[in-house]
Amino acid sequence: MCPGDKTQTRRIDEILEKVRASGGRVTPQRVAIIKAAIASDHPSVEQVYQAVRVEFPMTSLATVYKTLSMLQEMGQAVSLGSSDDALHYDLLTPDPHAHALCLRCGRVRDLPVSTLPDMVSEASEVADGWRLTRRIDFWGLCDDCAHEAAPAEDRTERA
Amino acid sequence: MCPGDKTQTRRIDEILEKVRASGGRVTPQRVAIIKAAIASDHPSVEQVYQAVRVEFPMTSLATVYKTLSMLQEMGQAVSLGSSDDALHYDLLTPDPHAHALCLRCGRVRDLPVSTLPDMVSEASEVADGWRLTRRIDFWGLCDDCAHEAAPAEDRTERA
DNA sequence: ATATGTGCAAAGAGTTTGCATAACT
DNA sequence: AGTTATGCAAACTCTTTGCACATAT
Repeated sequence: MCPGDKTQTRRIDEILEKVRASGGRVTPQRVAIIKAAIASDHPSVEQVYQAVRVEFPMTSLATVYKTLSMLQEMGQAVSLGSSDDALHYDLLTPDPHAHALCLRCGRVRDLPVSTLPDMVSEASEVADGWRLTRRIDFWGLCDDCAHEAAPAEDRTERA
Repeated sequence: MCPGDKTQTRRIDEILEKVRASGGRVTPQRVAIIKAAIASDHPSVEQVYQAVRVEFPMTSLATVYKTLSMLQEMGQAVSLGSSDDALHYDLLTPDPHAHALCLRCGRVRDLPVSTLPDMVSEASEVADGWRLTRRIDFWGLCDDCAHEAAPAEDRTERA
């Protein structure tokens, strides 16, 4: 049992509830997809697919795409482009927040930046009428890639 | 003659110089591609292609891809994913900086946020070993889309 | 002269879609 | 029962690649 499991379970139930409330059906595939997407951190569609196939080998990739896309339209998921050319999904925290994206391996993680509202305010001042949300993507190298890439020199400045 | 033309001309020369310095050749196609990419603001590959074709109808899309990709590898261009599923390029400012990306139409623009270093520092504190660059993408709605989308209510919070 | 770049068309990767079948409510 | 979801395969979009021909240096 890992820390966060209870939060995850609650979130799964919450999503299933929203699916029902919007007239959608709760199928085993959808449950498995939602579970898998929440269990791994900002997984790509392919990663969700692979995880689901362990339990339900008959699940199709198309269904994974359709389900995640539906959740995004319901406001229960956020899709993020990544440097690995794959769509990643965040089902745990659908409201706009900060992410870190690895330029090298495509990994994505949340960034609990407490000053996020201030950052958006400051950016809005020079945005000429653009209405910025609190979704901010910070690009860089994840801990693993940072070690492999440039132990000494900081060549990420041009990344 | 528009403001910024001199800056653009200088930047074009600078890039051509770097191409030569790295053993590359300066072809009419490359000049046209670089000019077009700098003249329009964070254009997609397709937009560069269309602009180039006005002057050089024989230029191929593959060459546009190859040229922009080469410039990115040389550190003279930055590619950005966008909500329109197309690669956009920034040739004017290759060093990491802040962008604003429109969730609706895919437009991209620079954001001259003076406190960018502070933002990255703060985000780094909660990034567990990730090495963040100064490339930050702010998501929102551009001025045009902001007007069309939600004059009254702010439904961008979930975007 | 020779290495490098271009254009075309084909191949790739990721994502979406149409439709017959299956299954939730 | 009747609507909704699934799975398969085909289609689509964006991007990359191979190779013969052209061209910058």
